[in-house]
Amino acid sequence: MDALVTVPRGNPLIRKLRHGVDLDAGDQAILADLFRPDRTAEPQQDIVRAGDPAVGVHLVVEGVAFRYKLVDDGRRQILGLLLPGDFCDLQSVVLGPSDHYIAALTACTIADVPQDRIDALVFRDSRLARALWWATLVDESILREWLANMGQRTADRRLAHLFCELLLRQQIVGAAGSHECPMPMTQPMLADILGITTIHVSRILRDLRTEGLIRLQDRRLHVPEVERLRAFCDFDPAYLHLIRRPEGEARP
Amino acid sequence: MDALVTVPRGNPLIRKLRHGVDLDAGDQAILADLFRPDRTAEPQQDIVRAGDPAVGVHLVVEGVAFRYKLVDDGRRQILGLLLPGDFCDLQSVVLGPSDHYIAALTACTIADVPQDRIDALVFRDSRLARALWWATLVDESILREWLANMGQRTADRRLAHLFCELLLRQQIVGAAGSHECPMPMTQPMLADILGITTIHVSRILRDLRTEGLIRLQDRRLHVPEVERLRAFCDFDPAYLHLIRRPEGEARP
DNA sequence: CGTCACATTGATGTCTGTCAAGAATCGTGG
DNA sequence: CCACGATTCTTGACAGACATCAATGTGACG
Repeated sequence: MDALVTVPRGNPLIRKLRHGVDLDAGDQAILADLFRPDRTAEPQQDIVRAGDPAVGVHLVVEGVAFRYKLVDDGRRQILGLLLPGDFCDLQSVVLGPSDHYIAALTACTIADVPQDRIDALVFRDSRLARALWWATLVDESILREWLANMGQRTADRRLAHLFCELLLRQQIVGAAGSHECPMPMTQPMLADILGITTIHVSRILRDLRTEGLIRLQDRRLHVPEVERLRAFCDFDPAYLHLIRRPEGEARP
Repeated sequence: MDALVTVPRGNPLIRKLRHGVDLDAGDQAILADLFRPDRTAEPQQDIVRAGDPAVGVHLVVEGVAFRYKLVDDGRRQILGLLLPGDFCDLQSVVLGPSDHYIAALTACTIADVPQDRIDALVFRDSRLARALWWATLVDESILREWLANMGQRTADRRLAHLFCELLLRQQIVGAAGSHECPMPMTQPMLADILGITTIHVSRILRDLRTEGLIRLQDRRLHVPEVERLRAFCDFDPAYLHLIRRPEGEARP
């Protein structure tokens, strides 16, 4: 394929954004420049803390991170998963200090993007502005789906739905095969995502396993029959807004 | 106070956005111009349907509307409440056709804003772009809080939390007093917001009532002791991002 | 005045939480 | 290399939250 592209083909940020908007070589160069690791974060280490002054924006380069809130007596709700190419706190540019936490789930490498840098993209460059808008709007869309998931599905289908999303989102950024992907969450974490207890997660996983819907091995999720899992939880990927765009072409 | 302001003081869109960004008279005039009723919608009537081509953006001028998704066998999850001054589908500018529905809850008047009009604001005028960003980011923040609410709280606290938000958000746009506000939702709707059954809503309302935490009368919610209700559900309004900005001052 | 949606209450069942106890896994240090 | 503690994972028994089924009452509206 097109050998003139100077930007790494595998850059997850670019791969992701190209699902939403067209990016020319210049755009891609700017994004590739943002996507440079500045530091690392160990599992469970906070990357953004609620209330911290917003000094800039953080971008997941490698690894998986997650948003969470603490409620009442210390119960934790995980609000989203951040994969490579996802912005942690783009909203802080406008909203100021975050109202929730972000922590590393696996060991992560993080890019720190200064405020003014983002500001320039968002409020001056209209094509990249559109790309960043697109990314936050997809995040919001995912959040809506999670809410519907939480409100209307039983715990087993909720977990199946999460697994479907996990598989697909990692495929988008090139981190998964067609039938399997990394699944770095422990059962206590799955519990905090789904709003149930660890014990119940364990029971549900057993059931999904004995049904032959999934297999977990070495922190990887295997889905022998993707269509069966999809049907089980009524997964519809529309909310991820992936207008399929063939890998090769970027219309400048 | 300042008598030179030509834009209606009570314009909910402007009132809301001024919590997030400074708007000069010119900005306010542009927003006031957007905020013109083009049509009405009866209760339960869809304003935006999932999959409809995005022809423009809709803005609630009067009344209350709500987002929802249909899951599986027809179960409905309500994903958000839209009050006067809220955009229904700002995201469609970037994302294209919506992935969920929006319908009127009470009789609404709606402003239809053409695509190119929004496009001009979002991608060319940086101060109003910031204002619209702010609005969608607050929407996203509310969504996160709803998710945490759903995942971690029992149904009675969930409902109390919803009532706290309803009271405060309506105060922001000038639609509520200090201890009471409109509460147009029926019990089946509350059920679809909270992810529980109508029957359970009825029982919880009875309990909150006998506890003296709330009173419902004529589709209005009365909260005799706001602090007690707030403490009951651990409501923290930070997620609404209301940096208090005194009514009188707009720094141009 | 009948209809229909909304609201209320009781009896019963299912999903999920809590409590309790082991077993398996993993990183760490001796 | 093995021992150790600390998580994680698993299973069982029981309890609580919420759903389902059923019946009745209420109010708006044609």
